[in-house]
Amino acid sequence: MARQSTLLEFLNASKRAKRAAGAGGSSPKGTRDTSRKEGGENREKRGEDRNLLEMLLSELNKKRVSAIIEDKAQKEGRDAAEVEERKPEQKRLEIHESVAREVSVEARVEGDETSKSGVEDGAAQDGKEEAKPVILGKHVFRPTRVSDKPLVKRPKRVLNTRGYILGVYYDGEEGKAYTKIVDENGEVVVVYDVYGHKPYFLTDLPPDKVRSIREIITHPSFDHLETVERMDLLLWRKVTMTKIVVKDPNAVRVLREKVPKAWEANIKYHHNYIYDLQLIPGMPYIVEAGKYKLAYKTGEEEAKKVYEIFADEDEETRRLAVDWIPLFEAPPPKPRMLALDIEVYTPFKGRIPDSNKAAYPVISVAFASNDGLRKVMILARPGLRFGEPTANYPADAEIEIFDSEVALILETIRLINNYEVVITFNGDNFDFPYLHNRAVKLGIPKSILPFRHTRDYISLHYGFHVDLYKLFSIKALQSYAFGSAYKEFTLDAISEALLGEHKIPVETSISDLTASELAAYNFRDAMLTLKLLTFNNYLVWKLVILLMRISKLPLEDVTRSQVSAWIRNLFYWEHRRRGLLIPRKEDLRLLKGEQKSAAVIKGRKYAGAIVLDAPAGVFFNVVVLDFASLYPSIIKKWNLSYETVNPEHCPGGKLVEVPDVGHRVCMSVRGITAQIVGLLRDFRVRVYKKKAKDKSLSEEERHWYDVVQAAMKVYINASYGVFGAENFPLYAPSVAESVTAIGRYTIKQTVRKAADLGLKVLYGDTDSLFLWAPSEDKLQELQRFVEENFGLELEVDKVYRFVAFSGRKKNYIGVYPDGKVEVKGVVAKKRNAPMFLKKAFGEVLELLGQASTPEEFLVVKKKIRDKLHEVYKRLKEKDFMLDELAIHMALTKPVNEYANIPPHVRAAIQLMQAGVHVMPGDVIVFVKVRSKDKVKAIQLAKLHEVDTDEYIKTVRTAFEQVLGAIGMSWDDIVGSTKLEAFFARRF
DNA sequence: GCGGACTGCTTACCT
DNA sequence: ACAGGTAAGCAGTCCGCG
Repeated sequence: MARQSTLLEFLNASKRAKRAAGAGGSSPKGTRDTSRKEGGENREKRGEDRNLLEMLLSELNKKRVSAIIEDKAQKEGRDAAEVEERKPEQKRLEIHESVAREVSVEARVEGDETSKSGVEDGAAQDGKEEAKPVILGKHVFRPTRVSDKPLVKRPKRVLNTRGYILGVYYDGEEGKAYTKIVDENGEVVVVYDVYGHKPYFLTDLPPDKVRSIREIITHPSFDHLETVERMDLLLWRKVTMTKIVVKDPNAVRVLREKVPKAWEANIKYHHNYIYDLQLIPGMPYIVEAGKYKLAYKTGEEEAKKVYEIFADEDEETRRLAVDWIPLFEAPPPKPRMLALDIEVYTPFKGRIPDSNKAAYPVISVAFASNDGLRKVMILARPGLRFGEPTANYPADAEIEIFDSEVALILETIRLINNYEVVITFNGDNFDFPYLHNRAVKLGIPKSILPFRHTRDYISLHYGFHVDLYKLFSIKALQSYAFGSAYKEFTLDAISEALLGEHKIPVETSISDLTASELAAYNFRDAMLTLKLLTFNNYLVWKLVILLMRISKLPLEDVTRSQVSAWIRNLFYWEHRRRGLLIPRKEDLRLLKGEQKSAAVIKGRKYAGAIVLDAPAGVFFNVVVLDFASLYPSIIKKWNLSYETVNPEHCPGGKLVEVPDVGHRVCMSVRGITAQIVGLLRDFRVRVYKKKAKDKSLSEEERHWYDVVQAAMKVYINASYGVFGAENFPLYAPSVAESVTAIGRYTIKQTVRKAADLGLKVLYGDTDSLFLWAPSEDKLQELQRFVEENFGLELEVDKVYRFVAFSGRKKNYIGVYPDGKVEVKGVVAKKRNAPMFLKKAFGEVLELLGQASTPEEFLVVKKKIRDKLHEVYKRLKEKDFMLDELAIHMALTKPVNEYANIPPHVRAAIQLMQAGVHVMPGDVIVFVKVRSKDKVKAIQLAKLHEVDTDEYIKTVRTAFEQVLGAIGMSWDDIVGSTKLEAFFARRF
């Protein structure tokens, strides 16, 4: 069969054809808009860049040919065999009827040189090279020119607008803070500060003392001094502070060292701006003459309702509750969003190209947007073939072939500039730096690039950049918002868990794919990236907006920082609102650092929760009770806050002592963290969990309220932990250990009461109690006891038909009345367990679910015995595939940083020696073999090397966790095998 | 020199 | 860089025994 022609060969042929027809390039117009005003940039430099760019574009327009491929065959219902037969170079070109005018060009197909007719001339008459698509086999090519749309786009600077504040930044050149807003037309605009706000920090030195510090007042950035009053919660009194105002945020870092004590000197300037203006990122605003007004008003009815719901709270808390309503009620913005993903050529298999060097071409860029753009742009290069479109081929996407990498990147820039929100997966560390560095390398002037590099991430001049890798890596989101559905932070794992979709598997290197495979692969990634932010009616986007509103952090910050940064910002903002001095970390450490409990685990700072001993055996009719959000409720009920625990001064003098650890808590004034955590908790329980289920609301509204309660949950669940985290600026060990101590006290007292009532407590962990066949009235009495004595809710969390306990803590199997099985902590369920084990375990669980009475257990036990028998036999006979035996384990750090060399690291070393690149986060897949290393990376192993005995040991430990519970033992099973074998031999 | 007891490191889980 | 508690596998060491 004839050799398939490559893309480049085809493109060159087209060019020759075009030249023959005299359709030359015209002068570019695409640069007209590049001179948009931008604060304070060097004009001359820009002029040079513009000339450079014009030359570049003019050159490109002369040379450039691009094309579109479409899945024409599919549309026309041709079968695969015919497609196979229609090799491009043997086939004729046709006009694509849906786009082009009805012009037959059959004549000019064979032999490109001769093939010219009126089509191109028609285009020339328009003064434009309009797209003239031609079909080539399955693909349609469309020669086009570099478009006229502006390459450089900067947000318009305005003083009056309406829209959502999504960003707050500092412009170093102009020395001003500015907000970035998606306005009501869906365009990004910026509003520069008109308040004359300047960076500052505080000191307790009086102004005259500060004036005597020459280094401060002679500093070029020094502006002036002010005297301000703040409430110091640590001392519980008003303090007079000197505000040292400067012209440049960097000066704060220098000058804070020149005073003995500095306050509020470790706050990023753009955050400080948010606090002082009391801005709420994510909310709609009206801006008039540069001044901000919230564009959402709570209805009187709604305000009244909430005020009544919080009737048991003090007046201040009730007002705060009403103030918070808009955060949860204002509708979210719906900007246009573009997801993009790039693919880069690399001659090295299995290695990610270095984005700093950007040494190899960008070979493909895929786009998917929420306004319907579906596009892949592919670079034609020597040897690149179309191949046949596979099952994954993106039939609905426009596929454009470029013969110039510069043109491809310019088009990418244009598209990035056309959207308000640009979504990537790992764009901060790969796609954007690669595009940037590659563009520079190819001579594209820096000034036209859309990327704005900040210290921590890559932003955009025009729109906002959301890097989903960063977003989904936020631990609190992973566990509290997505229920730990995904365990690895890869596009594939996250998509699988949340969308039920996968990346397209690639056997070889990306660089070896045909154009249609590359298009499919690349496009799928872009599509998954878009979907992750927009699936389920924009669930994740709505969540992000709510997280912004609660934390008061801008979009690009909130999607890139962990929960402690959100909570910190929320507290700082509330401090500023109330005129409170934000405490210094060292003062907190000094006053709140006292720890009275010892951790069970070495290396931890204080004692945590209690886990009751678990029995071994099967128990029917088990009711699981749990304390509704125990720790946040404790924080609220016990008024725990950094200023109320072991206070210097307790106005009102009402102190209570924390059991076990003996810290004293001031109850006569409201603790700030107790109030905020309590309010979020109560809002969630009393208002939004209910609204999320309210059938009188529309589905759209319920969806929104469900996201509202989920966002609150993230904050609530993380609220205790941050006070025990050393890096949290409000770190207060005495607060953290008070929470857990009260938790231990509460559960202990409840267990005691249960025993008094004659209830049988089987097990309990932190905030849960497993009761064996409790009577309804005693159960209610226990709940009443908890409510009356601790002010906490003890809820029925779940009811099991039976629970099989293995005798180990955090390890049991519960079976619901409907036969659904829930497995906790059992090794066979863990991520690293080999597949054959998981499968066998799943089958055993299914059998277990069949038992609904103790009698039925006898039957089930027999079945389980047979099943395990079979597994044992198959292992002995090595009747498994290698990958069924594979153990998966993640590297948490670079291989050379391990003190011990555990098996998975040994396997990783083997891979490195074989030339495979391994990084932290990589999951190493290995099998146990009979060799010196005892393990082998699966890529290097053979089935016959497998160490059967080791696997039998694994199976034994795994199943003993179940067998023990149901009165069986592994030895019985293996024993009977031996017995059987014994008899088999004899008779 | 061998093997069991022990400690520490590591991962994955539970709440 | 939100917390502590539990299980399990394995590396390495100590110590008693012969």
